[in-house]
Amino acid sequence: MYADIIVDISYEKLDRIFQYRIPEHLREQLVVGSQVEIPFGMGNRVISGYIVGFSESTDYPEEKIKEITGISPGSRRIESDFIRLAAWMRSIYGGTMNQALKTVIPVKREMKGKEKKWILPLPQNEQILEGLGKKSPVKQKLLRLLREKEAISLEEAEAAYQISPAVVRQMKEKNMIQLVSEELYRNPAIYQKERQGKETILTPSQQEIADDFLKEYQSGRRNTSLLFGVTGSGKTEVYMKIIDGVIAQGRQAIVLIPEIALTYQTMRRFYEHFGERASIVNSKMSMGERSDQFARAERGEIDIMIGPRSALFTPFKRLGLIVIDEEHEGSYKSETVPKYHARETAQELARMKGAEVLLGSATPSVESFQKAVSGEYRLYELKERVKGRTLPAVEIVDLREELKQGNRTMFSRSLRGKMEQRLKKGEQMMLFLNRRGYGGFVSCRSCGEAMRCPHCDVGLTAHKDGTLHCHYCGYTIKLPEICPKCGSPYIGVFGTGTQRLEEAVKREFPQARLLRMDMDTTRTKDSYEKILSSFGRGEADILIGTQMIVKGHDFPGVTLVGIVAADMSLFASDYRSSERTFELLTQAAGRAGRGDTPGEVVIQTYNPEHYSIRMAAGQDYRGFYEEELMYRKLLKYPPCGKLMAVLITSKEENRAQGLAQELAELTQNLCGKDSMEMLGPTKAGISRMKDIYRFVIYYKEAERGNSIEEAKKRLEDYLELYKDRWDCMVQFDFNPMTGY
DNA sequence: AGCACGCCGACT
DNA sequence: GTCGGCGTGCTC
Repeated sequence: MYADIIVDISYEKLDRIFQYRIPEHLREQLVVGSQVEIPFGMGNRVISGYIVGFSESTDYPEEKIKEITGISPGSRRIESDFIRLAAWMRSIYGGTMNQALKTVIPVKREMKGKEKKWILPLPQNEQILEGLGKKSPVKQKLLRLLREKEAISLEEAEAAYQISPAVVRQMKEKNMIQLVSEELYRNPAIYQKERQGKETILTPSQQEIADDFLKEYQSGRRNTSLLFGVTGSGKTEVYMKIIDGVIAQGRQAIVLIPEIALTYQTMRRFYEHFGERASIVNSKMSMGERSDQFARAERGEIDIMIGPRSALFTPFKRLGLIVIDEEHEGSYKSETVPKYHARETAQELARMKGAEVLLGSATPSVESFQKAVSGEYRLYELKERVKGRTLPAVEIVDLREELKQGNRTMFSRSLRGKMEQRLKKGEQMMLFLNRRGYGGFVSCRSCGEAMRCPHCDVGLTAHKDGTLHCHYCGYTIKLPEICPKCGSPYIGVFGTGTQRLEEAVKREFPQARLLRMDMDTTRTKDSYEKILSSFGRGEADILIGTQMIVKGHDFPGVTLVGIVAADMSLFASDYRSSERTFELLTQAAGRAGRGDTPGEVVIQTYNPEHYSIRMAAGQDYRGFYEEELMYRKLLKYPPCGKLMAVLITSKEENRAQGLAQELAELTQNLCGKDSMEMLGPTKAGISRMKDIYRFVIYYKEAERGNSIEEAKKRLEDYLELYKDRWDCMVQFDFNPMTGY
């Protein structure tokens, strides 16, 4: 009997099975999925590996087979289902088996940042407040704040409310508040008992969907379902009701949410409903915390795991349901090898475990909606918003017309007028600008030379402290005083979109109080929450920002949303740009009028007739979908076709280019079959990153063909033999979310 | 990946 | 003669 082992080295040439003898004393303990120490190579250095199977015989000379040293200390064995899932991921998304295995087990990662302290109220908060009488205004202030906010971080108390840590410490000693660390705060245990089992009341249409779903679920038929519900229609309540039903059958659920939506609010809603039976993982957690949560799941102590895409690999014994909220989000696709998509991987995992997948979105991905319409997925629709909230009135402004009228500012006459009104009435507004397009680049005004990164094919970005940074490799220099090319002292910094917008607002509305939220202002860990909560308290009239401001957070005081330039993401080089534009605009428009006053939205654009913009203005998802599908069909993009990007990288430009050329020639004759097309090879959009040159080849074909798989296989076989000669890295990406 | 082997030049 | 440079090849 031999153990089949994948060695813990991510290198293509070692990406195969090595066999080892099993020592007598370990025969009982070793199972598929065990992590073991093994002697490897001529020096017999000890490395670790994973047992992926056992065999009776071997093709390798028996006397050369070595013996397993022992079980890796502190290791957690991988469930055999996850080994199969890893094998599936490797076959679909490429990479090595070791990388795939690493993805499905919690890997060690250092905890980001230092520990944060949270102030929480005690259950008897009200009595304590009364007991204080008229003295201690600061303590009273804190207790009142806690009444509303449930939790305040120590930093926030000091910065936003001027409550010194000394006061907080005193109050803790006098038992007026509780103080917990971040770890505990994120741990569901503190929500035990008192909050557990809070009933959620569903609207008739929510109830109907939940009942329907559970009826299907009980019948044992397994499928993927799509819950399509407009923003504010209460999809979370439906998830919770359905999860209740799944748990009642003795099974467990995983809820995936985009990392950015993993806020305190979301967690609280789940904890309030499920109490300590729910748990959370997130990317800020250390290896220890994460595997603690996974171990609890394995022991059956919890029934629901909530988290970003990595939560998919929670080792539940009887997984029954995987919910993917905001399923259209790009963050469900991994950026590192294996470049798996959480939706597809969830479906494969569900198939293996006999579980069901439930997708939810207000703007489903074209892929998912197409499957729902064609009957491959079950479609559930939530048409009305809760509490009868109305849709905002949307106006589209043609910026070309404004230009003709001689208006060269960032604000159309209509938007400016509406902003003035709001300022007069003391109402709040949000101005939204797409991030793409501008980037605080620096160039010489006399010769036009742009300051570029010497290691990457990108311009440098100016920072406030007078330095220039490269976004990709971190290269930093001081802003030169004279142009390095022509010696002219006139070097100009072009502000980022949001910076320039902020300046323009300051110029035109000097009395307005502004907050800006973008990459620059959210560099530190809490700044994100800080800006949003400050705006929520009405400390500013205008919030300026990028896509960050459109996700999540409701501000009842906002009655106007201005989309300053709607088309900036429209002409990106990838086929998803229309879809992304539509999603962003729909969500941004949805920010207006969430309170009692109906909202208004102004969309400024140079392409008022573009369907993404028209349909977003009318909040018409189906209209957008029909139009978009037509284009995808025409151009054979997913879901009407398959797309594969092959990225070839090397330190030597001519090596990368040469191999790319060779690979293209190798697969040239597959073109035409299944109407497969090949684009390239060409330089990638960013042709050099950290001194590595990048070339790309795209393949696309009609939906039913399998020429792409054949091309991939042919390329892989070829690379196996000749890659060393070229000294390049080659990555495959199926249906990429962004262009290369 | 990482280590041993091996075949060349410069050195005590 | 021998030490050490890195190119080549192998790992159960």
